[in-house]
Amino acid sequence: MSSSLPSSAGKKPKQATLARFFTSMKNKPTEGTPSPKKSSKHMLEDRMDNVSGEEEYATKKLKQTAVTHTVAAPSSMGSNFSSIPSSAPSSGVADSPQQSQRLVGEVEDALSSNNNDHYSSNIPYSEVCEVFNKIEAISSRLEIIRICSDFFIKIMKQSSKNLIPTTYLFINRLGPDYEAGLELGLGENLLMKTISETCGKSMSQIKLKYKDIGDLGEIAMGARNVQPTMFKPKPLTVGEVFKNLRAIAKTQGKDSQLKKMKLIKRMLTACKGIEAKFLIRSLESKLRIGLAEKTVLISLSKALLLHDENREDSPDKDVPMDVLESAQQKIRDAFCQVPNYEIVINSCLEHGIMNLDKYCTLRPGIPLKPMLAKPTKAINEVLDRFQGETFTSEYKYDGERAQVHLLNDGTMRIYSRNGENMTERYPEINITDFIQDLDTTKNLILDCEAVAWDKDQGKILPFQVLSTRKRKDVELNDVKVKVCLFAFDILCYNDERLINKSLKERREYLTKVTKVVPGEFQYATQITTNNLDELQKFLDESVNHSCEGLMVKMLEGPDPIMNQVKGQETG
DNA sequence: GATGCCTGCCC
DNA sequence: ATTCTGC
DNA sequence: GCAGAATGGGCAGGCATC
Repeated sequence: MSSSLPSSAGKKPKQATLARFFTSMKNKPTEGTPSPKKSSKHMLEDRMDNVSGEEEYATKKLKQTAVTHTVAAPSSMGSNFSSIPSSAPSSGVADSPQQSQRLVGEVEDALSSNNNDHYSSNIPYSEVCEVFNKIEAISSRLEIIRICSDFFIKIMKQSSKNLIPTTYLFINRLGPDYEAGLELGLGENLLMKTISETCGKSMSQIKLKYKDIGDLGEIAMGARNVQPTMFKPKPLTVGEVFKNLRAIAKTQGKDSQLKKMKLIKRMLTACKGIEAKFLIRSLESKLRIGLAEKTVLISLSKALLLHDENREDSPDKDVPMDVLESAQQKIRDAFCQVPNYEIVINSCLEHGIMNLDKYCTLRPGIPLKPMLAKPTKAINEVLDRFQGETFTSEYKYDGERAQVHLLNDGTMRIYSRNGENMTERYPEINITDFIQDLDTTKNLILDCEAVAWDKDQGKILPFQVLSTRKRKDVELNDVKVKVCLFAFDILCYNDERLINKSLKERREYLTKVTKVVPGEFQYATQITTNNLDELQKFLDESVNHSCEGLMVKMLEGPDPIMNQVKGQETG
């Protein structure tokens, strides 16, 4: 697999992540979610910009098909996250399609009734910060996992209620990705202003330091230590910090920035030492300690498993490796299908981690984690990867991922790649227009790409055009850029879970239960071949049709692999 | 009401 | 999305 | 080579300000 072309391209796969929110059916006021953001200015930037610019240019010049190949693990599918190659014991748990969802329902009710009580925790915030501080200095992921799970076990011993707010602090989020209204709405500027006022330093001093050090958390910590405090407020607790963060997120409207600053100042004043550092970093949504969702999830599974064991009888019973691995797999699978820590954790606590697959399963109304592809350099690499397997290729459309849900009550929701509820962005879409038989179709989940569509010319428009669409309070009249959905998968139909079926079967379902409406709802163009020339031709064709390349997927088999072959830009 | 900084979220 | 890093 | 974490470019929209 020589990939040849792009001279400079060194790409490595990585992957990203997660997902974010979904909106709960009941609407709640509020807004988005927190997330990582852009960052600051650092020295690295210049260099990188240049490099990438060069690469792009080179690629264009070469005009060839550069291929990137990617393998993706389907996230929603059973093995989504990292499936360890062979060694996995995979005791496949049979998943019964219908499981008792009662539990989940209960949890959801509890959630929406919400408030606070179940977010309370008396764990000192300083203990969490101590753990963060330790983790920041460690690069070994196994070691990080050990530290996290030890800490989780420790706080569970006091009360298992501590686990949820603590987990959210660890992943630096305020709630499920799909819950709207949880963005902090804070940036480095507002934080600098707050720090400057709290610590009695001038804005320009702070800015200078920031340029120098590049970490507001560090600055806040340093500044506070210098500042003589008249008296110490009482120490912060995890519950308090978490509730305050949510309060900040829910503050909006006129003078909201002042109100947010007030809330921050109060906490900052109560901070001691490293607490200030991590509080500020949390507010920036840049924890930067080399710990993120995947690692927390693994740590949680270990902690919950050990906690379980301890309850039973002997405290320090050793858990066999294969048990641990299968627990991790269960929790990952559950989380892919129901990306909500409260639901997953509470299910574990109530029924045990090994029974998760009976209680935490996908359902219309909750966005599952999407299957992601990994980029590949060359078609050859894809062929190698799939050698011996039957695979199929589809156009990779240049749009926005759209997970379309039809619920029992007839309502529709559209979720983004990160689980954000985008329904109101597409008022012109009515999924029922594309369903073959409305009498027999009660609910379903489709996986599609929403692409900007030129109705007059009947062709695809670039992503950039799609991104100019209005995003909030969109009325039918506001829609100037039309959208066509290109469906490529179905994950659930009438409560039947399809994610463990083969793609071949899922495609059969898809074409059976939906119908094409040209310019509004179409299927992704596909081909099934392992002939290199045909593939190359298909790739060229996709680029000529304004697509970005190909998605290559395994057609059968339980452990789907997906690759993406990148085409080259059309002028 | 217009302008501009800032943030969040898509790729 | 791409780039970087540790294992 | 892989999985996980961190970071980039471009857009609409919120809030502060004039």
